[in-house]
Amino acid sequence: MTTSRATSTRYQQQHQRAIAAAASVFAKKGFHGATTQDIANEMGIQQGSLYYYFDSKEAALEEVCLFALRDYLSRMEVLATQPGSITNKLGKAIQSHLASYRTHHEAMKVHNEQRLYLADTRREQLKTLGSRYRELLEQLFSAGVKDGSLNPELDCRFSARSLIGLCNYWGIMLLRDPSLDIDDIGARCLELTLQGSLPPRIEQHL
Amino acid sequence: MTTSRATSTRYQQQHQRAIAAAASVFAKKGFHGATTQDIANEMGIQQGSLYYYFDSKEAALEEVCLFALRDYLSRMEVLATQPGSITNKLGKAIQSHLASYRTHHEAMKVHNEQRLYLADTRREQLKTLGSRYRELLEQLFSAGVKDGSLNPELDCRFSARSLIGLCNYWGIMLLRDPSLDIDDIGARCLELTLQGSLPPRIEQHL
DNA sequence: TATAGATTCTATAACCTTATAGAATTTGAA
DNA sequence: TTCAAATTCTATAAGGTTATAGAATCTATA
Repeated sequence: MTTSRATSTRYQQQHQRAIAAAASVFAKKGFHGATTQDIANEMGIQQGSLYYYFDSKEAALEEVCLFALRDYLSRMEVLATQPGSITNKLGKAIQSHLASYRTHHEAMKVHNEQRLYLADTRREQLKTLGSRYRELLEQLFSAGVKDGSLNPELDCRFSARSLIGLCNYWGIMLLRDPSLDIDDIGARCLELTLQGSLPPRIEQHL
Repeated sequence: MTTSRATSTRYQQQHQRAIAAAASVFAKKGFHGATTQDIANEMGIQQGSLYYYFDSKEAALEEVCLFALRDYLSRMEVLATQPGSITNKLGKAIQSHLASYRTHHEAMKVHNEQRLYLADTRREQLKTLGSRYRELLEQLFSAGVKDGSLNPELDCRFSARSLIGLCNYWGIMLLRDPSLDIDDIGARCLELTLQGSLPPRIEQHL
């Protein structure tokens, strides 16, 4: 049995390390501000050796973004099919979104802030995954409107996007300030999304 | 009467053009992705001539950010002292925040996305202005809690930051997609901030 | 109009970056 | 152990970038 580059465990492990190193460096310095030397240093290899794992610096950025987005989307795909009330699912979606920032990687931040530096041809897959995520979240809101648990006047497209914007904002804050409590932030995001800021409703829907 | 570099109209005009050109280029390519050549091209001067207006590329970034933030903050300072209900003021604050994105410049985007590439010493003034803005917005929420028009349980610090995150998200969208209607987005942001997504309250506070 | 000062240009020093080629080394199966 | 493939290294081509110096040009006033 042969171990080709494609199936080698060593290759795959190092490839993952390369992605993580790139994510870390891109998150700190930005795509253009980071050098392949920085990434290699982070991995503990020589600059030239990096090209055994990436075709180019831009390919590295694409892989980092894809890595983040695949994980982020797969959590949502699972969530969407699970039973439960809409408000409950929205809470889980928020927690999951924030967890993506805390657990794995700086890759989420890189995806958010650097993906537009990719050439259009390289962004196609990212666009597909991103659209899919927004669609699933929008469907969650739509379902809530349909079953009466959310405001019938709601613009679900706007709501879904706003929630994404809100979670990305707090996700970045979580990265910058490790003292923030992820569950606390998640709970507040949910409350804001559902309740807004006005005094509580007479009949509580929570 | 002498016209020194400091008082020359020509200098001030070109200086403003330089800031605008830098804002445009930084917004498109990012700080590290943009070159001083790009900025000079945008202005229609030679690359070397740019240094008559900026001490360094980094100084240009600082000026762009300051330009954006000063305008953004001054609108808020005016708003805060004006009379009116809290919900009304919040609406105006949102409109003003979004208008900052539409009217002047890509400078807001640059401030949001690129300011962290500045050395700490260069960011001090920006930090001060940013803190002041957050403080004013937070005070708006606090006043609403105090006068009973907002939920007494509200975490005003969280609310103010969330609203900033929301407006920045939609501000970027406004830049990217000129077909979006700024007043419409503003109204929806206000409704989301006040009402959330649950069905309307029995007693309307709007 | 002559001229001092303001503005812009040209040319370049000094450096940094990406990506590649080919050599050296390591690894694992026979 | 041997050797072919996989992995890593070294060295470098080719090009790009910031910032500066000093010359050239423009402008407004005396």
